[in-house]
Amino acid sequence: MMEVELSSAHRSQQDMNLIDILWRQDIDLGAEREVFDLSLRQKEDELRRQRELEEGKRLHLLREQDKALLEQLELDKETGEFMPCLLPSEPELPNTDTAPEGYQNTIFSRVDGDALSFDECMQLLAETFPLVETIELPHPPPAHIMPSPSIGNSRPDMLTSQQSPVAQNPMLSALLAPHKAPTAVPASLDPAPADVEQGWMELLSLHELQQYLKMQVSDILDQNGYTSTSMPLEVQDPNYSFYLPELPDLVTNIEITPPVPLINNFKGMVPPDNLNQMTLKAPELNTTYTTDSLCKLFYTDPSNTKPSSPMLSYNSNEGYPQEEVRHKPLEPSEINLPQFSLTDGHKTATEFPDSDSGLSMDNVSSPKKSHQDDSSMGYSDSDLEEMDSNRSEYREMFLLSLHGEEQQSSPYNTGTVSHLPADSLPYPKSELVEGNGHNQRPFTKDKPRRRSAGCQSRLSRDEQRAKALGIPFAVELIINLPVDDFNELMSKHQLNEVQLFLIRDIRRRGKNKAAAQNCRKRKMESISGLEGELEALCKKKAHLLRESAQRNGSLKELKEQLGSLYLEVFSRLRDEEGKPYSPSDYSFQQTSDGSMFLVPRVKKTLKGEDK
DNA sequence: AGCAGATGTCATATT
DNA sequence: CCAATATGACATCTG
Repeated sequence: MMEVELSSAHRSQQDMNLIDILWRQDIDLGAEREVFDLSLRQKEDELRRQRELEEGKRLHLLREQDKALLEQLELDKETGEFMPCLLPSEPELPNTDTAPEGYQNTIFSRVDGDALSFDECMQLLAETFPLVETIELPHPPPAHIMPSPSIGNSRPDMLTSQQSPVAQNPMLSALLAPHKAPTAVPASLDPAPADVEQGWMELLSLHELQQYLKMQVSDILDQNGYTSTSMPLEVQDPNYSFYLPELPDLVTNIEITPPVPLINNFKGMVPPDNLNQMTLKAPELNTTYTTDSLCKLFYTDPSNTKPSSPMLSYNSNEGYPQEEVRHKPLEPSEINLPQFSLTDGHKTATEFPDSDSGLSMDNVSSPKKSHQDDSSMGYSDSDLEEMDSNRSEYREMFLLSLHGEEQQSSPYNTGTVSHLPADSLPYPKSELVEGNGHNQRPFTKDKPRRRSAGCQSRLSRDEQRAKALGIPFAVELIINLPVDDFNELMSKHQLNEVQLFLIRDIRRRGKNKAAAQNCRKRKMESISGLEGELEALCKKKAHLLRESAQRNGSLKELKEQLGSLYLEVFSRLRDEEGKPYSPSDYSFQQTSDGSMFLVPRVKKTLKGEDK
């Protein structure tokens, strides 16, 4: 089977290598080299192991209880609840906690099959994901991230991965297994792996979808009561197998993984300690978790539906999560592939350049390394960079999602949401944003993506998302179709809620994008118009000023002429005695009838004084 | 590293 | 009142 059983030594070596590689990747995260120092890591690992052992003992009883309880439970397809069942108890697998390498904990207890259904499930998994390599934690958590014994911190969300109840939720199912719907996945869908991956990344980045997933998961958890379990993954790890038995039943519908992304998100959110624990405890299932798990999550193959191992191979805090995330997107590409090429983990990794997820194992082990490898495979530097950026983007995205889960999940957990028609679906973005101040920019997460998107001129993010969900319409069509035609189109095709939601979101965003472009265009036109107007007015002003100056000049000239004429007239006037009148003593006055009189100024002044 | 412009998206106002 | 559109604000990307 997919047993990821690698010799502990082998794993440790791999882990170390991975860690080393990852370190480079995470440098930008602020991680210091010391953190990755081999000796330090070894010491840390030892400490971690000890802690784990201690913890394992402490939790052993608790696990036992849980196991017993879970073993008794069977997922009811209809209700989505876990019902008591008579499944044979499965032997407890060796506790991986004791694994030599703390981060190797990922190797998990093996579920050898308790219930037949479980066996079948495992078989299917094996077939589907021949797999593979253990998902080894990339590297031991940095000292500062050392796992904390605290169990209480465990996040309920994490459980979801194991519980695959997600299938119950239509939304999740749809999202997870879009390809199932004939209409959903156009034959043309087999985009290059990179495209698909990006599409998935974009899709995952969708705040709304994330919210849905969150809600779904939380709902499921609530229903199952698992969420309530505050147990850390570690505790559960050993028992994960127990959860599995149920999977077979769910197979047709279920994708356990949905939580994965969410889980990944925890990276950022969850205290390093918890993360470590999580990674450590991941059940074997995880083996495929990387790409495969994601694929499963999103692309449930009817035939294969094997629940991907819920493995949350929570790869360490370091870069792995990102990588895993990246893998997810890749998986979709596989969908197109007739057969899941998962059989060969390496192969898959190679096939999907982006699949550098930590899980992908050896070659994938280190992001950077994988990148290089990928590059060798024909990927340009830009592509590689893109990948990196995507990774970081994912990280951010997941962080956000985490926030969302933690803080926002509750509001949407109503559970009814999932059942709401696409139309009625709340716009999580805005609402969530409001609800969660920090989440405020769900899309900010996306934005980082843009970088990558920018690099890839091929498809827009919405196009990628649409492709990822197997939406059989062109984005342009979705956006530009008249309302009536659009509604008609939607009604003609059977689309699941997630698809409808995405389509409407794409349409909304597309419309708004166009509106924004028009608005800016108009604004620019307005500005340019105003600028032209301003220029004309300036010209007019200058012209008027020139005219004014000219007229002033003319007026001045006329005044001068008039003055000289006035003086000339005075000079020709003579009084009775033949003496000339002085202009200073007399002035001309004209009457209404046009006749002119010579008025003495003195007299005039005197008159004024009299007044 | 910092800046300015372009762009996408959201929230809200307007039509 | 609702849906579509317009727009301001914000964040990010890009050169």
